[in-house]
Amino acid sequence: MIIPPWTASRPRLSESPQRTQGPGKRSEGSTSVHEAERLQDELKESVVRTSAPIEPPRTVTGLDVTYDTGSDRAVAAAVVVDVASLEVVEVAFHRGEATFPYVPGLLAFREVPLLVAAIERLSTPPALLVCDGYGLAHPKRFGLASHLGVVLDLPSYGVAKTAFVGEFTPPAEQRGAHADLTDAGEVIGSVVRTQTAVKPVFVSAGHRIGLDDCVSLTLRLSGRHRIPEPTRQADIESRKMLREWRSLE
DNA sequence: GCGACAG
DNA sequence: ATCTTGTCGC
Repeated sequence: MIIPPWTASRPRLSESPQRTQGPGKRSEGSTSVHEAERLQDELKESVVRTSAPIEPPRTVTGLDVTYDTGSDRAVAAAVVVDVASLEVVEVAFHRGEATFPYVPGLLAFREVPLLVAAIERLSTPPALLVCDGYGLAHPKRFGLASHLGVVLDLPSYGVAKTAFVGEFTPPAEQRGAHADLTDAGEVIGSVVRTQTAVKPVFVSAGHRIGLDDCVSLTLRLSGRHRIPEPTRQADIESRKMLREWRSLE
């Protein structure tokens, strides 16, 4: 298994930026956010963008992280789902502590370490990763899904619940309808209606997968819920595990 | 300068 | 993300 290259320079929580100051606006002294941005610029060069269709995977791995209130304790879950039946095949967890604060645009530095640890505990190697967040639809075109895909060199994409970057015209109300998410003149993702008359989700490619495949997979994986089963189950499982962890302490 | 800002 | 009750609807 690959060792994430940035683990050697984990920023300290004591250097967390305050709500009122954005990344890069802090006075000299700490370099955590700047360091992360530098690593981000370096890693993004490795993203593979493509429009070539992939062979439909038999299973996909959904990922999510649940945080403890107040502290930075967290549980990451990796859930393998069978694409044909939407049944959960395997679940793996990692209980740990987030070592980087939440900073818009730098979510990967907070969640990737936890997610990688959970993925490493799976008995079967993932074929495709589905993340809770964005991939190319990111200010630097390198969101969580892209970052994780590059670090593990696996195909990946993201499904976010709310808007972050880009513009779009709301897709039709029918399930399956979708509209381009554009920014600076390029299509960076798709706003997808996974259920009729339900708020759409934001889909974007992460690494080694085309947007069209991401959209069709998202629809195939969304049984009767807004959120596709892999990440939905990862959310449920990580919450459940955090509850258990709390109860026995 | 001001507001917005994945999870 | 998380803090929170009830409530409307399939």
